[in-house]
Amino acid sequence: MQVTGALRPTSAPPSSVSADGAFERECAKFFGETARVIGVPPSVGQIYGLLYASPEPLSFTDIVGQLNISNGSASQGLQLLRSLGAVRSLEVENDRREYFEPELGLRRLVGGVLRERIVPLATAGSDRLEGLRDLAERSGAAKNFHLKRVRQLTIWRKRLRLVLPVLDTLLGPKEG
Amino acid sequence: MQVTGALRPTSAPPSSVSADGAFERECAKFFGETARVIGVPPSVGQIYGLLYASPEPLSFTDIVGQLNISNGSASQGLQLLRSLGAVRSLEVENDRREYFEPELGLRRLVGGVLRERIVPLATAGSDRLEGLRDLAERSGAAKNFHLKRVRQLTIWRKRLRLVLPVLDTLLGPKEG
DNA sequence: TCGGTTGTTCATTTGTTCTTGAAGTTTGCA
DNA sequence: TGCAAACTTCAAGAACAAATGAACAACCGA
Repeated sequence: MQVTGALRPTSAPPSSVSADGAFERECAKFFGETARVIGVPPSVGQIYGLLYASPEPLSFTDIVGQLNISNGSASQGLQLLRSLGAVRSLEVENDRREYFEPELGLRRLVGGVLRERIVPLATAGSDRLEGLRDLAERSGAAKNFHLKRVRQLTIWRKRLRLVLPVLDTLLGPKEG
Repeated sequence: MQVTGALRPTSAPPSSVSADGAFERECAKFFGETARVIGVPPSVGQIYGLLYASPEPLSFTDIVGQLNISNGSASQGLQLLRSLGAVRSLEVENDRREYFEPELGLRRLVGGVLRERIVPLATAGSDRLEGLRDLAERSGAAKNFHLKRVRQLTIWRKRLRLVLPVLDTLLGPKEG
């Protein structure tokens, strides 16, 4: 990817940032705290929040500097965000640094989390269910009851699977 | 609530349990591991799993004994499960002990988690958004951009709120 | 009213997850 | 070729969450 707009040098924060960067900081905090809910580390939420609040793409160094986090956190955090499809990276001509901007489509964001975190779990759970069914077959007096429970688990699974695609369309257009 | 069926004494496990209780243990483990996904402690998932696998309601002491967890864990875990509406407690005549059985309606289960965990969070986030809007108003050159982002956050929130009721109906009947 | 059973509370311990920071790799530039 | 900037990796420590167990309250039957 390629960006044409002038990017300010890392050492000089963009003039378009509010005088004291209060909005950026609060936004990072907000996403940082919200992150926990979907099971991602606070620092990762903060990175997304900072990018979300920034009119211009930010470099690795910008992020480390503005959030006061370690290089390690930033590196790993950005990796996770990439894997979730929550950030995009841009290349700038004659600049070795990688720049980042946030993915803004809610549908894509949620989709990324579902794909990376929920779906694998559902798959693993599937094998697990088979194991339970085997055990139920080997049960004594409770065999029928246990099999009934396994069948119900199967039904739950089906319903939950049904929900995912519906969620997807409910979250609006891929963009925005 | 009142149960009429004969409940075995705590000291003697029900004969209807499979010879070695393998199904019960695996079921507890399964729910214990799944619990993490929705943000509840493993021990709490295990309790639900054990109840789920048990043909008869279980007492506090049964649970502590079969799962090898401390009284404290069991007590707190059962409290959480009650608050989520994931277990019901039964009284037995001439028995001071409290007996527990699992809620089996997927819709109720999910509903409980949404109500106790997601909804409060959404409410708190609402105030948070107002704070962000104020900060955006005070921003300098980036004011318009920041206001745009706040508006988008508002839209996201609306969409997410829309999803909850739909989820509810998608999860089937209140029972089962 | 005494002693045992049922269950709760909470400070402490245990265990897990997150973050850090130092060491290392790659790239570009002088 | 050497040096500095831009990252990455990973072992170790800090921060956080969960489980324990001991002390306590409530109830019940003898």
